[in-house]
Amino acid sequence: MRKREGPKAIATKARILEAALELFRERGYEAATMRAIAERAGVALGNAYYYFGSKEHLIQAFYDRTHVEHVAAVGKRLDDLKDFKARLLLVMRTKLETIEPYHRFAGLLFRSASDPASPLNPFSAESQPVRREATEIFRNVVEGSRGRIAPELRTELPNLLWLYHMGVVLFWIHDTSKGRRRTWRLMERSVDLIVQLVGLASLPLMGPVRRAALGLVRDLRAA
Amino acid sequence: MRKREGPKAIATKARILEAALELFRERGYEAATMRAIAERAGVALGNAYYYFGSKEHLIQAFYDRTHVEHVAAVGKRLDDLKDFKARLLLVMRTKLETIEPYHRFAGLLFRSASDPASPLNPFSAESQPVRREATEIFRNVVEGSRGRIAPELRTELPNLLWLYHMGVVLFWIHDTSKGRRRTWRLMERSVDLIVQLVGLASLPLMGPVRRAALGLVRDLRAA
DNA sequence: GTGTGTAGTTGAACGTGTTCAAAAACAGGC
DNA sequence: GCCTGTTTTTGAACACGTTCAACTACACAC
Repeated sequence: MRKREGPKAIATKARILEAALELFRERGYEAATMRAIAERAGVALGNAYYYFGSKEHLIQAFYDRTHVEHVAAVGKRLDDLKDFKARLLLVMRTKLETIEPYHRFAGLLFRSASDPASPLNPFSAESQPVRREATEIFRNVVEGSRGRIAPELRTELPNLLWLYHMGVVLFWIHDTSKGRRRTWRLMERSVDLIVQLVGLASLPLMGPVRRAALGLVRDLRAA
Repeated sequence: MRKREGPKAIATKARILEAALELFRERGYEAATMRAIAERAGVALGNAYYYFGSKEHLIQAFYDRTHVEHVAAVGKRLDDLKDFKARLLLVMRTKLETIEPYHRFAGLLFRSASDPASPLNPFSAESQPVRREATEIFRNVVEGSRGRIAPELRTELPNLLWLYHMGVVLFWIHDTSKGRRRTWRLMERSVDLIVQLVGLASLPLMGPVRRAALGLVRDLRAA
């Protein structure tokens, strides 16, 4: 009960994960029971737990998956854009497109996502790797942007954008409008606002406020 | 199966709720099973469901309870303060003090709180009454404040403050530091920042940004 | 008092996620 | 080919939240 790395093990694990993601997509989270997942994977119930400590670990895997898809979908398209707003818009749009197929399932994702005890919680230790990687995209967005952005801001902004993007996803989950129109609208308007605010915050006059805000954010992150 | 209002019914319902809140406080949410709650209330398992449609409805009751306690704790103390910052600080401090005894239990509160399908979700229709009432406190905070606050801001600010306060509570839930020090620190710093921002946003120069921000917020609320 | 309908209560039963002791499959030395 | 230890797999069992058909207590008409 240590290894889980033999060729057979890897294959079994993959089968279970595929079965799970299929069922999540087809039926949503609740209806995709561990028994159904095991059955579709052609495996006994207990076996699923041998590879995934809990149902929530399956979600963690979903997390990883969509993140990888997101990165792939963004690909090299960022290289052509130098404008901060255009870059941020690209990343956010691509994000929404990537996760769209999983909308039915995602509700429960966030149920556990905000449980502090859950490994799925985006702030938990267990999801730090994904969080780091996800922040990486936004660091890329910021670093490739020309135009005035206060230097202190440049270091913290990626984290803020990640947080912002989590907020948009949270809204997306609740959004039942056709084609997720409301989320798109919200996203576009909020990107607009962010760009304005970043511009403002980069004015020399704003030193004190900027410092207060950044101090707060660092506090938050030290969690 | 319609009434639930006879004297006996009211007493039973109260017994169940008290038992639940006691167990939540003593053992946290998970350990307080419906069976344990029913047993402590001296009632059969099914009876608990006669009065509370689900375990989450018991949380809704907890919500109401702490809100009432919060309002009572604030009491008339707001009347003596005219400064926006002082008023906001009072309300936030009192909030943290009110909910402190329930910290162990509150984790799970927020687990369901962010499940879009849950009645407990603060954005759901079912919790609208509590939300309205909770916003009322912040409306009071704003209205009783002298000093420059842009008029358009005054109407929307209470909602924003409510949202802000939910954020602080979310942080509080995750906070395991002694005496919840980190939350207190964060709260005080963020109140400071908010006061600065409100001041800034009220400058005539900020018209466009203010409009963009307020438009966004109204979008958000139209959910 | 007896009957009748509603309010209130019961606990067995269901399906869920999860655990675990035992069985099976496998790997590698002899 | 067998033995031995480890990895992988099994399925029965557990505790949970929830449902529901049946039961009891009660109020009120007659």
